[in-house]
Amino acid sequence: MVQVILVDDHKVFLQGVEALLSRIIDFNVIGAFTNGLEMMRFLAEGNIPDVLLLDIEMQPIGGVELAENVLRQYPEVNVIMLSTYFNEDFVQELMNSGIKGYLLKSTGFPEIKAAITKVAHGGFAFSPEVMEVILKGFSNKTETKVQEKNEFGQLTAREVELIRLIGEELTMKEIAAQLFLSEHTVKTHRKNIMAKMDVKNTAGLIKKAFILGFIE
Amino acid sequence: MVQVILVDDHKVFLQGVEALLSRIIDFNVIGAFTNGLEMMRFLAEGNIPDVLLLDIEMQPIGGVELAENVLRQYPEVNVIMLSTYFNEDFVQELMNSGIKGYLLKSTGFPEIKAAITKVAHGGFAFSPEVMEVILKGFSNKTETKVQEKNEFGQLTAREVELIRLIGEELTMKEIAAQLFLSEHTVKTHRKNIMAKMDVKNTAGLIKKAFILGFIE
DNA sequence: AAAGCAGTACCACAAATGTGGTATTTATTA
DNA sequence: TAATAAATACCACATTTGTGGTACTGCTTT
Repeated sequence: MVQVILVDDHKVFLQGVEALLSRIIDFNVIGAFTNGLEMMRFLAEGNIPDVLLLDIEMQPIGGVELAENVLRQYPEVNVIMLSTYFNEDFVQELMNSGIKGYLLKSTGFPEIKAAITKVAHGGFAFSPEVMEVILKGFSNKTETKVQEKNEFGQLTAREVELIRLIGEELTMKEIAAQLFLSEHTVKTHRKNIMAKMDVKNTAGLIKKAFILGFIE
Repeated sequence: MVQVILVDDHKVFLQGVEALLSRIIDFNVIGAFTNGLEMMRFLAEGNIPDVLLLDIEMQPIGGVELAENVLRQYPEVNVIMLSTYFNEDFVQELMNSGIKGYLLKSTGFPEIKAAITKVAHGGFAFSPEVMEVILKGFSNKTETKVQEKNEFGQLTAREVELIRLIGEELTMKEIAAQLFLSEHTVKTHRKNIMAKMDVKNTAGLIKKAFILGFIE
């Protein structure tokens, strides 16, 4: 019997998947949450699942952040990330943090079912699109040891804050005023953000921020 | 017996909702598609539903475009839009095009069920957040007859094309080169886009384009 | 035939973003 | 404690974006 917990802020999605999973005799959905904090509380009460299905695009706490927290405290949990989009930079980072799967929401239910079974038994499960990138990443890493910079270093809290404000259509000047910072500082932050995200301009920044769930 | 068709490119979502709806004796899901064109083909074959549930954020054809097409050809179909986000400009426009409901995906299944029943019997169904804006819009309209400009005039095909390219991180110069246009023209387009979308800068443009499903 | 829209193109100036640096302070962690 | 990361701040210059206009053409629609 595989104990499963679901987290997704799309309530209909959550209920739909729950309904589908509940029909399967091997699975037991012990929790379904639209909110990461509630899920954390549930875990703290001793309800530890075999498999945790986490949506990436959530507010205010994104799935990635949640996954990292959960795995720090309960490394035995098998985490599968669910996402609408597919972001390359992410995969690398998530792999290191110990997740067992990354599925796109365009995936059908049978695949999700198979994925849960797989990871519950120590396996991995990635959508084909994701798998491709992982393999590509591998060969990149082994062949070219030089390029070590573009690792998408984790964004800091401050940087994420900036991203949100940029998303609110504020200019650097306005952000500086709002945060009581020098305009220079704010510009430096944005520069660093763009480097970390590997984007060329504001358009790219906002687009990626959206995909990563920093703005909504 | 209410005949229902679902369209959503999140396959799991689609299958989940389908599973939930199928359990209800009053509903008959006659079609579920991840693709708007397939759905149109299905309608053309004479499969006309009472209620059509349409996701807004789809590629390459967005739900809004689909809704307009469907309603032009089959005005008797009751269309409910589903969306992750909630966009004010949209609601006004959609209301005019004849849709019967607009629900957020954060809505629970019971509400969706109720909404389907309502619209199938000639009613309307909007999420509370949406309803609020509709009412606000009403009072705005009746009180201030002056301001008639900010109606979010429909974006043209060319404009949408530009939006996509801006989303690809291209500058105006690069876009001009790619489309064999003068840089002036491209700038004019962007200016018009920003006015129509009612945004202040690139950040706002991309954000709204994302919400409206123009870029992915 | 006149009006309106979509697409094209131009101008000039103001404001903001983007590039490529350096540097200090304060925590945190190896 | 030495090294690192995060947050702060500065400079100069190049490029792009944003504002506020005008105007011509071709195609629909009234």
